[in-house]
Parts: sequence; structure tokens; C-alpha cells
Amino acid sequence: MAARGRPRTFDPDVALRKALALFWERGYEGTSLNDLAQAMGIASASIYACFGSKEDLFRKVMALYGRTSGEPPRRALREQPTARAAIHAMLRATADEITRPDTPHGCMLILAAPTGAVENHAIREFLADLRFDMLSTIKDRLARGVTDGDLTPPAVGLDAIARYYTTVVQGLSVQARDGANRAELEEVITCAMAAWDTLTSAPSHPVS
Amino acid sequence: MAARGRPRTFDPDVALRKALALFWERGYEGTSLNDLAQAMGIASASIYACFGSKEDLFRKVMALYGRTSGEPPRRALREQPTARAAIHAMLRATADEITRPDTPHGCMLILAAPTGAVENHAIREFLADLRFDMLSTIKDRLARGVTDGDLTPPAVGLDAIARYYTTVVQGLSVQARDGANRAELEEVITCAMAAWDTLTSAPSHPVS
DNA sequence: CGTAAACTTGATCGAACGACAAAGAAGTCC
DNA sequence: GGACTTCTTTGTCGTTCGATCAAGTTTACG
Repeated sequence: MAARGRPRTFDPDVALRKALALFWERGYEGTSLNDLAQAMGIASASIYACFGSKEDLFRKVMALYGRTSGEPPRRALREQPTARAAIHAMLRATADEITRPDTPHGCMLILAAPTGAVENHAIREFLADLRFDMLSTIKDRLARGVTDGDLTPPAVGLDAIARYYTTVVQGLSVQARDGANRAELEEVITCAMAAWDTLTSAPSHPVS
Repeated sequence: MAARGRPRTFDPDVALRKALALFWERGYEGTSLNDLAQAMGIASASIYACFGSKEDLFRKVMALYGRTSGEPPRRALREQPTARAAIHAMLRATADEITRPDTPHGCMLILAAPTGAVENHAIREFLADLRFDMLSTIKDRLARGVTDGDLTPPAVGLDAIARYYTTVVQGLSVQARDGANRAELEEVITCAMAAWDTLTSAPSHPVS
């Protein structure tokens, strides 16, 4: 694995983080290659040599984003002992991440490309698939709660609850981008969790 | 107010509706003037003559959008007898509008430009202001419920509840754009309304 | 009927877009 | 040290962006 030829003068990881900040702030179509090259401190040709096309770069950026900002909410889902605690901690971890003072507000997965030109359809589908994974992860955590015995199968259905909390997460991102602060998001989370007991403590056989 | 000179050959309202469909589907930056001119059936110069710049056109389109798709949810808030019924009906009217088979799914106000290039900052701020109005309208409706006597001031605060249901609406738009159907949104709404009684029936003085 | 006013078309503006080719610069290997 | 490999820089490709101009067309007013 010897390094043949001239070694590159920039750190791809550092450059990727610069690109992340820009894509996060401006979205996919709102970020030009000139912007990227300037922020990353390299020429656009170097971007192509190292990362491929703009689309390839964005996909690598999203992978980095998932490994960093996406991890705390996922860990909350994974490590909390009960389904309820897991959802609550996931929402709070999300709120933490999308209101950090050192990064753009709101979730990049949701804000980067909800709409766009037809030629960027692949990017939107890519992000939509990742959002679907988010829904699936939440659903799986609820199912685990049933298996673990800390959650009785609710009348409304696990799918509905999973989609509901996914909806809340996605709404929180818009709120954060619109300037809502951490405390205001906490209030929203309190409201969202108020639904939990009603939804899950009700008997699974409908009350007439 | 006589019409001097050659009258225009196209109907501005019809053209505006065509532009609405395109902006709704692709967002602000994702829609080019070529796309618009082709869809509206006129040359781009006619767009400038009749509507001004692309930004002016978009603002006129948003006004039309508010008068059409925005009206059912607003009417629900206005006409329902109680705050609870108003919120519930507003959510359902929103779900109706954002899953109509004859229009793009999701709310244009939320999806058209959450992020973008720096030169389009004014557009994003314009939309953010409209979203703020949405929050204010919901808040006012809750306050009216207190005045009317059908809602006792909740412990968590009217602002929190208003922001919560705003968050749900915004999340629903992402869900709809991602392919969720009307029935699935109805389930989410059921979950969101499950929080209502918990939030509002609790005593306004905190339980130790 | 003549003329002024408004609209439409087609061409075109400079700038920016994503993408890439070529050549120079800097390192490793034999 | 010479050959080879790889990276970086420079420049530019063709296209499209939003926006506008000049010319021609069509209408209503006087």
C-alpha cells in the first residue's frame, strides 16, 4: 500500500467537512462547484480527481453527515432501555444536533433537496431513501419495545406511531431552520411526547 | 381604465397557474425561466413584461397559492367552533391539500426553498415570513379558544402548542412529498391529536 | 384611417454552470 | 539519476442561467 506518485496536498477528510458545511447551509442545487472549490481550498479539477462528480461528492458528504450528526439520534434509539425513552432521547438528540451554534440549523437530510430540477432527480431519490431508512429505524425500535415487553402493541399501530415521530423530526428541522431555538424545540418535544401515553396505554382492543 | 394598445393574447391567471404547478413541483431554484416560458406557453420576455422578474413572478404565484391551497386549512381554523376542532380540521384540510392527485404532493410554502444559493436569500426570507404567519394564525386560534371558554390555558403554554402543531404540519409536507398517502397522514394526525387532551386537560397549576 | 400604445417574437447579453483536457510540479521506485 | 506515477494548476469546453433589446405585429383610440 505504498503511496506511489505525488501525494495530494490537501486532506480529503478536511475538504469533505468543508463541503459538508456548504451543502448543509445551501442545499445541493444552491451550492456551486465554485463555492465548493473556494471553501475546500482546491481547484474544481482536484474535486473531480478526488471525489468524482458533484453528485458523487454530495453522496460522500451525506455519508459523513450520517456518521457524525446522524449518530447521536441513532445511538439514543439504540441504547435507551425502553421504547418510550428511546423516542424521547432521539428527539432531544435531534434537537441538539439541529440547533448547534457551530453548524447550520436544521437537518441536512431533510432540507438539502426536497424539491429541485428534473436533472437532479437521482439526488432527491437518494435522500428520500435515507429518510425512509429513518422511518424504518424508528419502527424497528418500537417493535423491539414490544419484544422487550416495555411497550404493549397500541391500537393505532406501530407504523402509525413510527411515522408520527418521523413527521415530528422532519417538522423540527423546518422549525430549526426558521430560527427556533433549542428551548422552543424542547417544548415541541414535550408536546409530541404527551401523545405517547395516550397512544400506548390505551387497550389494544378498541373501547367501544 | 381603457385598454389601450394591443391586448395580451394569454390569460395571466392561467399562466400563473401553470407557473404555480412548476414552482410547486420543482421549487424556486429548480425551476428555470425556460421551463416557465415553455409551460406558460409564452416567451420569457412576455413573463418579464407581465410579471416582472422571476422573483416577482414567484411572489405572485405564492399569493395565488395562499388564496387557493392555503384557504381550506385557514377556513378550518376560522370556522370550527372549538380550538380543538379547529386544529383537528386544519390538520385534515392540510392533509387533503398536500395529497391531491392533481397537484404535486406536499406544501409549496415549506418545500419550495428551505435552502438555496446566497443570492436567493430574499426568497427564503419571504417564505419564512409566511411560515411565521402560519404559526401566528394557529396561536391566535388557540387564544380565541381560551377567550371562547372551550380551552383552559394549558401548563405548557399556548405558544408551545401552536409551535407543536405547526411542526406537525411542516412534517406532514415532507411525508407527503416522500410518498405517504392520505390514509397514512390521517394516522399521523390521529397521533398528533392524541397529545391534545393530555396537554390541555392537565391542570394549569403544575402538579407537584 | 392614421397613429400611438402595448404585446410577442427572436436574438442575444454577460455571467455562471458542471465538467474536463493539457501541461507543469512533486513525489516514489528501480 | 532517470523513469514513472500522481496531483495540481490553468484554461476552456459547451450549456444554461436570468434578463433585456430591437423589431415586428396587433389592437384601440381619436
